[in-house]
Amino acid sequence: MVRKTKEDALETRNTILDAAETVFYRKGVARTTLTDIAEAAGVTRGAIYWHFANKGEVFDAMMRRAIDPLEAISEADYSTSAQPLEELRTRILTTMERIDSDPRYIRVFAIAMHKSEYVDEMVPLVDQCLECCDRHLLRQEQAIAVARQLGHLPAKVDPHRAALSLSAMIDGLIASWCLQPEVYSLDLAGNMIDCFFYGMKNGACG
Amino acid sequence: MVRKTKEDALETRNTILDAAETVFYRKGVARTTLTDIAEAAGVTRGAIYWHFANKGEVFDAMMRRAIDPLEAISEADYSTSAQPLEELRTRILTTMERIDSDPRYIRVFAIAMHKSEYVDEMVPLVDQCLECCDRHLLRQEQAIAVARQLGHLPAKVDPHRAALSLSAMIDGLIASWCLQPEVYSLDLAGNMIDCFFYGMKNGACG
DNA sequence: GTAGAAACATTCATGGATGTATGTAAAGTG
DNA sequence: CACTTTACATACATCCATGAATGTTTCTAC
Repeated sequence: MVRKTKEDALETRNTILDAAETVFYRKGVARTTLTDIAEAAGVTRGAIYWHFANKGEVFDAMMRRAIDPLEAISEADYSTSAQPLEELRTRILTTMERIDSDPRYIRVFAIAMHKSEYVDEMVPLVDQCLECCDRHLLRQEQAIAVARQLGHLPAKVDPHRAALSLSAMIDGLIASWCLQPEVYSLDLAGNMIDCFFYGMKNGACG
Repeated sequence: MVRKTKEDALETRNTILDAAETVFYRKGVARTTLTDIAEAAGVTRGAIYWHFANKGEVFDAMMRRAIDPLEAISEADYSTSAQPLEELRTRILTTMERIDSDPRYIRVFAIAMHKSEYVDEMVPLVDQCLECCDRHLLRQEQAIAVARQLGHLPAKVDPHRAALSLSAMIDGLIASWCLQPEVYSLDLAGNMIDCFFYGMKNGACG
């Protein structure tokens, strides 16, 4: 059945991406064939090839659709912040709350982190997802640097190293979260960050 | 050229696993064909099919060869330890030093974490690798519980939750480490753990 | 109301990966 | 010294995913 209007076509496109999400999550990206996605979406491979050049582009579009709206939250400038660490903590937890609120995010992150292989043409695609985390978490360095200047942190703290640690912590938490959504919670994330910040403030870091 | 003795055959087997490591790391598990591995090893697919039933078994054997010797380090019983936290810290860092000492470990961990898809028949295989980390890091719960009993930690610390956090931290660190070996260092790992322990001791956790 | 383009469906040709079956040389066994 | 088994190499048949080519329907523009 041929969809005619622009809106109908866009709906078909979204249906295909929805199907890609569920099938990628179930079978992994590599083992998923365009036939699988087509069947799950209730269309033929022809429809997919009309909207996308190949599986890579389907993956890319699926990622972008999920990640782009998440990007906005991570926009921040801590240079004039009075309480940079508190603000950073809030912002991290807000982002994670957002992820938690929509199962779609867990699925997409799980696909990116555990159900796709970081090689060849997938590298730039997964990188986009990782860069999102990266950009968000690189602000940490700024926040920590500002906090140090304000005297909220001891001088010996190295913002770059501290941000790397924090970044790895969050990455690990999200990765574990995606594997076992029922085990990890937002509450735990807050605790981890608090512990780390407390240690930093009292000179256990750097 | 046919290898005759048992030792020769074992050498061939190891050559195949060596080749699998490098090719898996370069192309990812899914895109790697047995022909690729055979060419890299300087044998034919026939040799591989003699030693292994399929690609999955090659992957499994490669993992076991790398992980099994690592398992020994993580054996520990903290129930009678006088300084469980210090011992735990030392043991974690020793394991990571071991990983750091041999590039093979970085490669294998990178394959397991970033160059393979956690689906279908790969699930039990990768699980073996993850369970290794898990077993090692589940001892953390015991160590933390003992430390609490000894009064080294406040009573409000929940050993299970604390171990989950620590586990996620280490996982994230190793994952980041595998992606960017030049950025992350053992030194940083020690710092992270110190920060977390310091926060825990002073009631920022739980 | 007719031509063209959009939005798909269907069909076809191709390659390449897998598993198996068979061939073969050397080593072990009695 | 026969023969059997090990440890591979070579050859073959099958399947299946891809991409392109072509067919079909509906809307849109003039």
